[in-house]
Amino acid sequence: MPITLRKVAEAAGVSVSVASRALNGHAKSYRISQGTEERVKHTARQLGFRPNQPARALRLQKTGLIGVVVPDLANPFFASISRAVTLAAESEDYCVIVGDSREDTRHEIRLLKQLQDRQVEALVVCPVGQQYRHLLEIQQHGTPIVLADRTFPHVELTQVTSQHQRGAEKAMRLLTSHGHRVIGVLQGLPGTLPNTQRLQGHRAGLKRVGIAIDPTLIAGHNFNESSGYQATRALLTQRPDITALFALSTPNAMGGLRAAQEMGRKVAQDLSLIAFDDSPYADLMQVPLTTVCQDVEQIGQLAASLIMQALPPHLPPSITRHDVQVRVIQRDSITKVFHS
Amino acid sequence: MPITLRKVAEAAGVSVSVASRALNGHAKSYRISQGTEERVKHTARQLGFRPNQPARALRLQKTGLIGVVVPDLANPFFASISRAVTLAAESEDYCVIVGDSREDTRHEIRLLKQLQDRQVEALVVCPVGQQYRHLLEIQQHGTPIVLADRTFPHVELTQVTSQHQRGAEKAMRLLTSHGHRVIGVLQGLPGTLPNTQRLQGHRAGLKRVGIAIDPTLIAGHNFNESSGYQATRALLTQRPDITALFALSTPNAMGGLRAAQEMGRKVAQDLSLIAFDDSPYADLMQVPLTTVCQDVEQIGQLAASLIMQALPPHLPPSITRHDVQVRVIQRDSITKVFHS
DNA sequence: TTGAAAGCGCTAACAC
DNA sequence: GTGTTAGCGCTTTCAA
Repeated sequence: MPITLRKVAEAAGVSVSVASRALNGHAKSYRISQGTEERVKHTARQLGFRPNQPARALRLQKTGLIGVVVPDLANPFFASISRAVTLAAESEDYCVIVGDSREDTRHEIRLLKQLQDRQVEALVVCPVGQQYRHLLEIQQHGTPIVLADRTFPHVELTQVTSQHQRGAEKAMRLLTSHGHRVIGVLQGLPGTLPNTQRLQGHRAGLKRVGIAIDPTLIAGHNFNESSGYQATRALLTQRPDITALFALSTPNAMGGLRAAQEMGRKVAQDLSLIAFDDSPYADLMQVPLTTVCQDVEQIGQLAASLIMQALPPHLPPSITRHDVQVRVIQRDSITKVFHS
Repeated sequence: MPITLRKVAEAAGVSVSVASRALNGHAKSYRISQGTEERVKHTARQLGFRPNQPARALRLQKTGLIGVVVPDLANPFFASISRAVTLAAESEDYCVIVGDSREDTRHEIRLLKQLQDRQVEALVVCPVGQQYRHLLEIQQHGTPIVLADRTFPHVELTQVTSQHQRGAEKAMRLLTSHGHRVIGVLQGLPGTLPNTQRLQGHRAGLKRVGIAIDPTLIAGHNFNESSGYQATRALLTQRPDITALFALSTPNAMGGLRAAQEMGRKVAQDLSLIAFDDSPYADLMQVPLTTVCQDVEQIGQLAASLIMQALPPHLPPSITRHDVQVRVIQRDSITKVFHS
C-alpha cells in the first residue's frame, strides 16, 4: 500500500538505484541524464512518495534522532529546556524523543536504555541528580551527552547549570544586609547539585557576617510546592523567631507563601521571602517576589547548541562545564528588621 | 563494534533465528530446549546485547513511536498535555517524538510530514487551529490522530477540548450579576475554536441580560501576554467606561494586570477581571484571580488514552468529540458596581 | 549513464 | 529443536 522507492522506480521505468540517486540529489555525481532525473522526481511527487526513515536509518546507520530526558516535562523550567533542544534539532532536520523520568533515577535509567536502543545520536539529560554512573557509561559507549541543571561536579561530562552558589550567596547578602539573622531555608531535593550548592552559598553568605549554620532552620525534601508548604509550616511552628525565608525553588516559595498566609504571617511585613529561580509572574504575586533569577533560556540554548555541535560526523568536542549567570531581581518581598 | 544478534548467536553457538526466538520469548512456541534458551539469554546479557530498534521497526513494520505536535512546548498547558501522552506511552513501551510548531501552520505541516516519514503509529496534535485539511489527510492515510484544545467543530476527527462556550457564559453571568455592563474582552488567536467559542459564550451571556455586542470592546490578537497587555492599554484608553475585563487566557490576564497597574487602575476596586484558564498560582496573585478553570489534566489524560486505544492492532475507534468540563473558581478579582 | 546485487539488523515462514 | 532463507525499504559499491 505505501509508496516505496521500488514503485517509483517502476513507474518511472528505471532501477531503484537510479531512483534513489535522482531523489537524493546525487544526479550530478552519478551523471544521471537530465531527463531521467526529472522523470523520477516527477513520478515520485505524483505518487506522493515519502522515504521510509527507519529503513534509511538502518542503511545509513543514522537515525536523525536526539533524546531528551527530564524529571518533569510539565515543569516550566524543564519544558523550556526541552523546547530549546527541540527547536535547535528541528532546524537541522533532527527529531527529538522526550522522556519523563518522574524524578526517579531507576526510571531515568530505563528511559535512557530505550533511547539508546532506538539509536539516538545524542542525548540531553536533566538527570534526577543523585546518581551519574549510567550517564558516564553512555558517554563511554560513544553517544554524545550533555547534562543540564542537576549536574555533577568533578564528573567528566559536558554540563550546563546555573551559578547556584553565587546566587545563594547574593540572596543571603541581601537578607543579612536587611538585618535578618534567623533565616529559614526551604530546600529542594537533597543530594542534587542545585540544592547542595545553594546550601553552600547560604552557609558562605551567613559565615561572612558571622552567623553559624543552624540545621533546625533547614527543612524540605523536594523542589515542589508541597515540600515548600510543609517545610514552612514546620519551620514557622518550631522557630517562631524566623524573620526571613530563603526558598530554593519557585514552587517551594509558593508553598511557603500559602503556608505563611495560613499561619497569619504577612509576607514582607512579618516575614521576608526570597526565592531561587524566577517565575514569569513573580512581579504580579500578592507581594512582588524578590528572586535570584536563573537564565533558563540561556541554559536551554547552551545545552542545545552543545549537543548539536557534538553530533556526528563532527568530532566529539572536549568536555566542558558551563555555569550560567544568575541575577538578583529586587522586588518587594524583603523588608528591614531592626534589632532591639 | 555494536553487539548484534548475529554475534550473540555465534557466541552461543546457535543460528540467529534461534537466538531471536529465545530472546523474544518465543522459546515455548518454537520448542527451543531449555538449555539453549538459557545459554542464549546468558550470552546476550554477558555481551550486553541490545536489539537495534530501527531494524526491528523495519522488519515488523512497527516503530513503537507516537508523535506529538504542539504550538509551544514551553507553555505549561501544552507541556502538560505532552507529558500526559509521554507518560501513557512510556507505560506501554512506546516513545514520543515531540514537535513544536511555533504557532505556525506551515511549520506544523512540515513537522507532521516528518513524523509520518518516521512512521509514527499515531499522533496527538494541538494544532495551530486555523487549518485542518492536512490533519484530515493524515487520518485518511490511516494514521490514528487525536486533536486537543484547538479543535474544529464539524470536522470528522477525534478531538478533545474544553467547554469554552459554557465557561465563557458562566464568566459573563458572574460579571453581569455583579452589575458590570461595559466589559472589555482580551481575545486570543482569532479563528481558533477556543477563541471563537469563548466569544460566542461572551455574546450569549450578554444577550441573556439584554446587552448587545460592541466590537470596540474586543481587542487582542493572540493568547500570549503581550497581546493581553496591548489590548488592555488600547481598551482602557479608548473606553474609560469599562468596569470589567474578560481575558481569554491566563497570559492575556497577566498582560492585562500589568497594563492596568501602569494605567493606575487597581484590579478589583477600579476594574474587575476574570480569566479563562486557571494558573496554579492564580490564588497567590496580587489580587487572587477569579477564573474559569480548564481541566488540563483531564484533557491530557483523555487525549492520551484515546490515542493509546487507537494504536494498531486495535481497531480504529469511532470518531468522538469530547468537551471537558470547566468550572468557575471565585476569588477576589471581581467586585460589584452600582449604577447611579 | 544505468543496473544488479549486497547488506544494514532483525524476524518469521518453511524446511529438516 | 534448529537452521536456512527471504525480505522489510533503502543506499551504494561494483560492473557494464
